[in-house]
Amino acid sequence: MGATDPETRYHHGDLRQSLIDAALKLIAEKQDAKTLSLREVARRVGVSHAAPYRHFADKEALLAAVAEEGFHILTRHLQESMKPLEDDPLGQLQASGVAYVKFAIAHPSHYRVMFSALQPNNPNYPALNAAGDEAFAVMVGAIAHTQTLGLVKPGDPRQLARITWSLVHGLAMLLIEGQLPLTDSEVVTTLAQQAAAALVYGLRQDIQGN
Amino acid sequence: MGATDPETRYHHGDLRQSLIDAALKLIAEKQDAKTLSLREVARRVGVSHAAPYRHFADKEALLAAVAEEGFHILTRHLQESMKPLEDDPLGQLQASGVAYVKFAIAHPSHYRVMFSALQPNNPNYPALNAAGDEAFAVMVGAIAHTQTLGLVKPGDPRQLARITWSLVHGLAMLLIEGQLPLTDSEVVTTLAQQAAAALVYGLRQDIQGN
DNA sequence: GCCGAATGTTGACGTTGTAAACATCTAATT
DNA sequence: AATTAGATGTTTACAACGTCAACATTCGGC
Repeated sequence: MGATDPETRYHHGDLRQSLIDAALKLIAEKQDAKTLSLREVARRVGVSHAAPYRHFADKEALLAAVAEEGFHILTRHLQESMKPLEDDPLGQLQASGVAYVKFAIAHPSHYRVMFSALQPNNPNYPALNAAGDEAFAVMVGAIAHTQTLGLVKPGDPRQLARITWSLVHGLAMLLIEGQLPLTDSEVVTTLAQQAAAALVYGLRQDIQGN
Repeated sequence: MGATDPETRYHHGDLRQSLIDAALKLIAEKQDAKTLSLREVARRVGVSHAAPYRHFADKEALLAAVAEEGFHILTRHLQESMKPLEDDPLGQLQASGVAYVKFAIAHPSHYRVMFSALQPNNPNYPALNAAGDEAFAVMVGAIAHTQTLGLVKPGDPRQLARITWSLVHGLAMLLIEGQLPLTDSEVVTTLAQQAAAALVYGLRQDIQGN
């Protein structure tokens, strides 16, 4: 029947994306990604408990899709944070670090799914891996840029990016897990800026050690 | 009956610790902490599936005990890494960072339970929180020590410790999650040393910014 | 208009976490 | 040494879950 009401149609129309959205909302409502129930997601969307299996091989595949979407959003945030500072590469590097942490704090559940719900480099999810690489590439590019201007010591930019990533990722994780006091957003920004500044100074090329 | 064979006794004798050990082994065998089944732990220990409830309120409480044990081990590792460098506080700081990452790599499953299996600061697990604080205190102490000698810029040592912790925690997480290439242990140590060195330089007090 | 493929539903199975009722052992008091 | 209360372990039961197989409905191309 041609009823336009999506609630009563046999075919949903865009079930795949609806499942991803519902999963994300449910994870955000509870604080926990691992207690997410596939049946509850289906219920929320108004579909039978087995319907998701037409779009995802299993529960993990749905989480992978959620994570992939998160990496795309993160990439966009990083890029936008760097835009207004195109004449200040070191500032760009620091700004992207702050933007990274801010993304994690703004979307903690999404961030958790991205990093602690499933192990990476899983060949079953090439799109997820590509999305993660894409975000990482933004950092590598920012560092490489500072290097060409002699602002940061030479060396494989990916190696330096790994260190940078470790710092912001660790900060983000500890913050959203509540291991660090997260009072107001100003304090967080300050902490992120301090951390980024410390690392940027440590990576300068005019220092003697290493 | 007084049979000395622990296998056939009605009372296990030390079931609580046996459950913790078995849980840890099972988590290590699979790579996954969240697929751990309480019933499987009980099976492994040779006890009925409801027996664990005499020692732990629920599955989460068992994981909390596993995590607590991990923090005690981590604290010991950190302290021992610093011992041979008592006349070199900056070296101690760097060494403890490397030791931190090495612990995580040596016991990835344990580390995962410690940080991503349950949310911290949960008042239900005061012993777990205390164990975490204990490990954090080692870092704070190391930083405070460098500050009293004027090797690191002044300021709340806990704030600087948070930044340091973020770096090592992020590095550890990315390494054990496979997000960073973990070829051999030398490469890892080098990366950890570079990261620690960069941060230590960034935290020096003779730099101008921040 | 027909028909195969895509999409959704129903029912089933084994596993899990957890509670309740029951059984057995340990230890302290007498 | 016998009793007995509490600690510890077992059995049974239930609802929820992930997933599969069989079936129903709808869509798109011929």
